[in-house]
Amino acid sequence: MPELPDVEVFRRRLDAVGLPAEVHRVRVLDDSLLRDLSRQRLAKALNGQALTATRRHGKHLLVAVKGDGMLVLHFGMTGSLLHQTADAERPAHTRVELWLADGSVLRFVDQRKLGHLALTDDLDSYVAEHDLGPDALQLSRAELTELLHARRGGVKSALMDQAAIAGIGNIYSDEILFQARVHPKADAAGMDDRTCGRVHRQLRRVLQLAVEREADPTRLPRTWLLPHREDGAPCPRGEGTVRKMQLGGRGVFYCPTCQPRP
DNA sequence: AGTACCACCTGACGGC
DNA sequence: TGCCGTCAGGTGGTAC
Repeated sequence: MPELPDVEVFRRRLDAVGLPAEVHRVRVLDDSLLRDLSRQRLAKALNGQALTATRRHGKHLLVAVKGDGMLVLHFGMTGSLLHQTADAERPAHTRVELWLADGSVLRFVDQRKLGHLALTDDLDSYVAEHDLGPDALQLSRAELTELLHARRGGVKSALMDQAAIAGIGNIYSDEILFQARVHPKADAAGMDDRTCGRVHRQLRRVLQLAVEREADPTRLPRTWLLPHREDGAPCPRGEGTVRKMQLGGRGVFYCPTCQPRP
């Protein structure tokens, strides 16, 4: 699930709790998301402390903790963040809970346990340590063009490379390229300025609209590729047929008619 | 530098 | 019904 739009939805959900919000107690139901962070360190960092502000960089959500430091949430493939009342039933696969002073609870749910939690001092050092590129929505057209021209290899790989651009994954890279009518394997460096401009425009449009619709696939336009990710499905533009190919072991969907090989 | 492949996890689905 | 392979919106390590 979680690419930039999903994580932005989680961020807004956390903001809507009403910050600052005091953490009454941390409850870890499954250690595996903590990785090298101990329960004790997490509890010490959060118990009795207030969450004061949220930031998002790419697919990472960072929450400032009063005093110092930030809590980092990464959602892997199946992670999500919920804010629930005390009497709400705990969803399956809930891994960590932050019980707040007002009696409500933030729940980190992650079926496949590929997400993780971490602590860091500040956003900039976290971004540097983890070699993350600029956030996808912060990139200007000129910056994106320069970045694409500096790469060897295909444009989809470039869009998905978190060290180049942070926030775009398999689903939304397919959508951006479908909307921009660019073949996923088009040579990034060989794309002319007009084409790069189209990718930039669609990158912003796709991600922003997805955020507006709360990254809910059922609320996204039927004309998008996203609801038609099936080999042989009719292209939602009406002409071609959606095809599936492999790239680095992942399924890539595109329309050969709309997105011809250059 | 880019790409392929495996590993980390769990669950859903289709075929037999 | 049960078993098995495959696949899933991510990422890190490794090898070419």
